[in-house]
Amino acid sequence: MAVDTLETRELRYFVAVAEELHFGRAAERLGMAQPPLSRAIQQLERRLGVSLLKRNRRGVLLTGAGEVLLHEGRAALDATTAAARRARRAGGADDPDGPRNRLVLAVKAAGSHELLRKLLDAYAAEPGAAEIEVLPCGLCEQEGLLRDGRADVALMHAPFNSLAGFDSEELMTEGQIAILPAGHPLAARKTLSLADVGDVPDLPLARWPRHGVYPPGPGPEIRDQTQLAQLIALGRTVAVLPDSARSWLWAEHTAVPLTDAPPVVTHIAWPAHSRSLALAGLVRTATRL
Amino acid sequence: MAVDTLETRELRYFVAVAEELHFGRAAERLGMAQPPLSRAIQQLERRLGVSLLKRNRRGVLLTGAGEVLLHEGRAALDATTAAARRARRAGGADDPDGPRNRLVLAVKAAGSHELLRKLLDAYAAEPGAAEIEVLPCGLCEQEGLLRDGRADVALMHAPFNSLAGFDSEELMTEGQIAILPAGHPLAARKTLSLADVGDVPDLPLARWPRHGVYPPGPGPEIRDQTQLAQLIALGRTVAVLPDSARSWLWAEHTAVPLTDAPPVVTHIAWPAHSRSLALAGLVRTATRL
DNA sequence: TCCTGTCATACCCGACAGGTATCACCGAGG
DNA sequence: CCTCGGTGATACCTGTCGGGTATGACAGGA
Repeated sequence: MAVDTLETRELRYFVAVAEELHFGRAAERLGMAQPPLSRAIQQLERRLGVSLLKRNRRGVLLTGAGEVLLHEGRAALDATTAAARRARRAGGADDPDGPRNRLVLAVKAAGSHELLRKLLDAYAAEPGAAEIEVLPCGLCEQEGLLRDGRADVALMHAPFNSLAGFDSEELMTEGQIAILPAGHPLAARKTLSLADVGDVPDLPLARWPRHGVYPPGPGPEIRDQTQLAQLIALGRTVAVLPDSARSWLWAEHTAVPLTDAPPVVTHIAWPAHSRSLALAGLVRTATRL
Repeated sequence: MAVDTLETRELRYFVAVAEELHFGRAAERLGMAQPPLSRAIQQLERRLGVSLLKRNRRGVLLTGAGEVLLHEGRAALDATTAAARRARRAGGADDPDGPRNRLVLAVKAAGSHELLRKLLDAYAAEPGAAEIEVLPCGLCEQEGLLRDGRADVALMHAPFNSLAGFDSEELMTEGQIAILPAGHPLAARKTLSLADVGDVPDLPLARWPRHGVYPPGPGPEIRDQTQLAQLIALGRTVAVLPDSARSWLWAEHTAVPLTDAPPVVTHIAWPAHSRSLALAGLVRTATRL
């Protein structure tokens, strides 16, 4: 095989080992025995002509080349499964030709509900509109869903989501608000600054996962919006959220505008170089809202 | 194998058949016999559960799903070979750890020579600068070079290059000029409009390939800058180019500014989500020029 | 020192990728 | 109408290699 041609299988194996940093666990994850995995990685290193792992007697470490291959390999694996998924979706229909008119739209579960409703309504009214499957997802998952083909298009929120590597159009800009327990002294203020809410000893800022990990801090770790709403109502935490979060406020909540929080920009984003007509129509509808 | 896992080999085979639309020729291009190729494609269609090709007795045609898989598959293959190439480059050095300090910079052969020189000089003066390998390329090749890992970073020129799918920073904006034979009547004008140069019967606009194909038109097909310079000097054609093309004008040439041509913006672009420190340093230097 | 946990090596086997030969089909000519 | 050329599909064989089991080599901790 050519020296710069990798098989998907080899990449899968290497990524597993690089993530586990342990041949045994990686083999288990891959559903195979450890020796053939060791051999496959050795063959890979030989073919590439570089050492990817430093075998220490206590597990393994990545070399510089290994870091690069882990990073680029993940992207390549995503692109490969995206190709399979999108091809399958395009041809899942009964009729032999003409791509299946269906789009998977990834949206943050509790984000921009108003906008989403308007978009779906407006697009459904278009002649020849495709069927839109709405895929609710966690807080920062849209990027992964687009990359590995589980979704075709997503609503993203800068600066929380990264738009790098995607095409996108800006849809909406909104300010941010602090959501406080109604009885808290700060809730009486007309406006607040980030410094005000970030520095309240009895009301630590809630934290939610960014790209899978929680940022450090004293506040509670949040998994979903209901949990957050409850903790705020109980006077245990405060949250900074886009203005559209007002739509789900409880009676025990008070929203106060933040003067110096960065604005949140909602984009519609899709894989660069997409050629789907249905997608183009959806984007056109979205930008005209 | 999982239903949405494709092997690189399968993708290579399918892309070859989809491009040739002919099993025999595709097999020849792949260096194998036709029957195993037919079988591999059939297995692929069975596993994906979709029909990718319509077998007509006179060759084959792509189905909708086939079109999608061709497009996404090319991207996936590019990402895979990019992973291999970049890993190889990162570890090519003798020392076992630390990524190899080397970047491949793709530049359009005759484009922005001034800017390139300034960039290379400024970056070389930085402490701990990586070695920069300059990879000269054709007019629209930068995108492919970045995508398949032959280059790490590129100088691109909007609106000629598409920045979709890359991260980039703007470096320079310049107007465009018409380059005419010195003796031509239009060469006496102070300024020109696109309509002026696009509609001269005795001086058809030169054409060069965009993404591999020449746009239609009466003008001569250009392959390199020397050829273009000669044809202009001979009074056979006129060209519209960025202002920096003045640096290679001949005595027989006259440059006239265009009032209504879109400005050309030079960007430095790199694959989204790159994590190379050397690249970050180069970009920082470039934006400070 | 032994024991434990790690990755590498040795060896075997079955699956499957790929080759050759051939078929089935259809369109173009005579 | 028949034949012929050119297409992709089928049948069948073979060698390679991916994967399994058993075991080795080696370092660190008790």
